[in-house]
Formats: sequence, C-alpha cells, structure tokens
Amino acid sequence: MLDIKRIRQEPDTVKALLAKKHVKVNLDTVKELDQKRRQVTLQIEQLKARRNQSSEAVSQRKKRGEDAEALIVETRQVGEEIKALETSLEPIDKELQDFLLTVPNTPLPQVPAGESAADNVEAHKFGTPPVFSFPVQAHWDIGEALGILDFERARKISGARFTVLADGGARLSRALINFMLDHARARGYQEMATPYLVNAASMFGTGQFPKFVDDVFHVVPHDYYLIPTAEVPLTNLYRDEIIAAPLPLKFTAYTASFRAEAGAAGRDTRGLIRQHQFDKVELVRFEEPEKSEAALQQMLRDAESVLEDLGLPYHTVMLCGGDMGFGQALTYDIEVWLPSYGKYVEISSVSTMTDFQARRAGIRYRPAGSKKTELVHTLNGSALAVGRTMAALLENYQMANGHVQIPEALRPYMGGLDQL
RNA sequence: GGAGGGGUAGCGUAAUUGGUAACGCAGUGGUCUUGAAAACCACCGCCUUCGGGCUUGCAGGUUCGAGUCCUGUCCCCUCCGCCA
Repeated sequence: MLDIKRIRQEPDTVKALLAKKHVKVNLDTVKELDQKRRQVTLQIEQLKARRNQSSEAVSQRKKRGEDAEALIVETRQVGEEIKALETSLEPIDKELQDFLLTVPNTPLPQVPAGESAADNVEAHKFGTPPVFSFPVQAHWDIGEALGILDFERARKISGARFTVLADGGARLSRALINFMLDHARARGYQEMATPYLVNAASMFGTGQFPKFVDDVFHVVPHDYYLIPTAEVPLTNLYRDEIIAAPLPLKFTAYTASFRAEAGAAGRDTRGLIRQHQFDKVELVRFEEPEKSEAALQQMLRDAESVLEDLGLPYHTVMLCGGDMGFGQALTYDIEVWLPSYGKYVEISSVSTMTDFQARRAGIRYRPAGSKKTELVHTLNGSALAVGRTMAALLENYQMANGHVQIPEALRPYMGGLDQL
C-alpha cells in the first residue's frame, strides 16, 4: 500500500512512477475521498469530545444525587449525530481503503522503462550454453525415460500440471532442497518451516489479495489459502509487530508452493516449468529503509551463487516497469539456460518491496535513538525454484546415452552418486 | 468436534450496583555521582486537521456512559472425543 500522505502531497510524482509500470490510477478519486474523510472525521471527533464531556457531567451530577435527565437527553442527541456521521463515513472509508489496496507499489527511479520482458536489461551473465554433439532432449523426455518423472500417473491421481517424482527424481529433488537450504544458512539466513495454509489477512499483508484471489487455491470449508510462495508466511511472521531484534532479519524456508495458474492454459504445458504445486527455497529479509537497496544486491548474489555452484549457465535481468509485479519496487529475475527451450527461463525473482508490504501488514521497527516506530523494508527472492532447477540440471547435464551427470556440489547430497 | 475456564501496556496483576483503565517489574531520558548502584523526576499503545480522538483479542449491539451486560467470531488453557 502506498502512503496516503505521499499521494496527497506529491500526486504527480506518484502518477508518473505508476505510469512506468503501465498502470493508470485515478488519483483524483483518492484525493476527493481523502478530503471528504478527513473533513467528516474532524466533525465526528469534535462531537465525540462534546459527548465525552457531557457524559462526564452526567456522572458528576448523579454522584451528587442531582437530576441529570435534561443532560442525558441532550447527550443522546449528540450520540445520534455521531452515529449518522459515522454511517456516512463508512462507504467513503471503505471505498478509499479498497482503492488503496489495489494501487501497485511505485518502481524505484533506476527501473528501466519498457512494456514487456523484451525490454528487460541484462545485468549479469554466467557461463555459456552447452553445445551438444547429439540431439538434445527435453527434460520431460529424459525424466520419463529414466523413470524419475511420471506425468501420466500424476494426471490420474490429481490432474494436469502435477508431477510425480520417482526414485532418483525424488532423491534429486530432496538433495537440491537440502543443498539450497545449507547454502542459505551459510549466508546467514535462519531456517524456518512454516504452515502451507494461511488466513486471508496474511494474503492481504503480502499483497496477493485483493487483486490476485483467483491465482491461489482456496480451501473452502475451512477458509484457508494455500501459499503461492513462502514469501507469504515468512513476511507475515512479523505482521502487526514492532520488531525488537536488531535488523536485518534474514530467513530461509523450503516449502511447497501452490498456484492456480488461471489463464495459463497452453503455456509451458509439458514438463516441470509451470506446475500447480512446486517446491521452492525462499529468502526473506527485513531491513532498514536506507539499507534495502544494498541488501537487494546481496540477496541477488545469494541466489545467483546457487546456480554458479551447480555450474548452470544463467543471466540476470533487471525488470522493466511493464514486466514488474504488483508490490515490487525493483526486481531482478535470474534466468537459467534451458536447452530444450533454446533460451533463458526464469528460475528466481529477487525483489525489494520497500515499505509496501510493511504498511499493509503493519511491520515496524524502532530506529536507534528514535521514539517513533517506522516501517521496515521487506525483500524476498527464490533461491531457487526446485522444479525448474531440476529441469535445468537434467537438460544441461544430459549425456548421449540418455543419462544425466550430477554436478560435483550435489554429490554429497546424493550419497556420492555421480549420475542418474 | 463436545464441555468448562481465560484474553487488560514488553511481562505480572487491579478496577464497588455499568461512572470514563490503576499498580508493580522491565525499558528509555534526566537529576545526583569520578563511574556505577540506590534514590528522585519524566517518558514508557496508536492517530491527529494539535481542538482532540481512539485503545481492555476482533466485530457488532444495549446505554448519557461498557474491561464490566448481550450477540457473533478468533486465539490460548484444561478435560473428553478423533488422529499422524
């Protein structure tokens, strides 16, 4: 959520920044609603002050045994006025709140202009795409041939966009998770294991709701939501809290993630790339506002180095305004080379949300020497998406005989096994 | 899922028949001190258009006035049931 004060004070700047995200918002409506709300609120508070006074006076008279009937009648009228004004304020308040919840975060100044992924700017590159002396196979073919991916039975027991990992596939996935968690822990992230089902308040806190309700799974009879990313439970750990511990706070968690992928029909229908359920190791960081941009660079390196340790070629792009997400102020996508696609494919997204989530979720801290609390900055990133990493491994490390080499760094997690 | 008990400031506790949230500890700043402790003073939830308003888990209701009464709901504890 954006600061209403900021919208009030510099509407043109906000408007210009949002235009960079190719979002058009009618800030004039906000301005009108805000003015009206402030005006009515003032009236209400003045009347309440009067009611508090006469109510106290009633109390005094009664204590002295005097008659207070006239005063009670008068106070009752004030109460009725307050009620009427409050009733008139309700729709204004609701409309303003509802609107503010749908306004995206403003991008930072360095975000490149642009409309789509084509306008993203390459920031870093590692490795070179492998050259094969034999026909390249896609990971779904490699996996099925090796008996480690079973899409057909997954369709039977669940449906489209689900996968069964079998034998070495399950083992490889678990190895990757452990490898990634250890990698994050070595870089100072505290490991957490969180619920996969969260309440609606958490979804509002990180910004999935109200705009993206249709993208998540709703467990109807109990009114829980399946997390679309561990960013949700991790960031909401400190919802409605004033963080007492010294910042930064760095967390990592492995969780399954669930996405409805509504409207995605036909895209990436084969393989592990786009699933309703996938595994991910996530990084979340709570940081002081002045340090959040430097923190973002660190987190980016924390994620990139996973791919470097696995020897997978990738490049990193800074997202242009039009390709950015709802709550992000600055986002880097890490894209891994996928031979079957013949291009780089997103495997991680690392972002600073500035104070956008913190304001929604009420996450504050007390700056050293300050009496007032301030909103923290929240950052998050994947390190990494496990299914996509597995796909990249199978494809980049495939051999002519259909088997797949296991990179050095992963072998200790596979009991020394060097190929599948 | 059922029955009972509970939720008040970071922690522990108060608040007559409904009368306008009190106290202790912890913490922060100050006085005093060579320094510290002790003592004393102030601060010690949120918003504010600086008038004031709000805050007893949350949302409503009754009332001139609700921590207190009523309804709904969330969470915690104990017991029973179920269960990995």
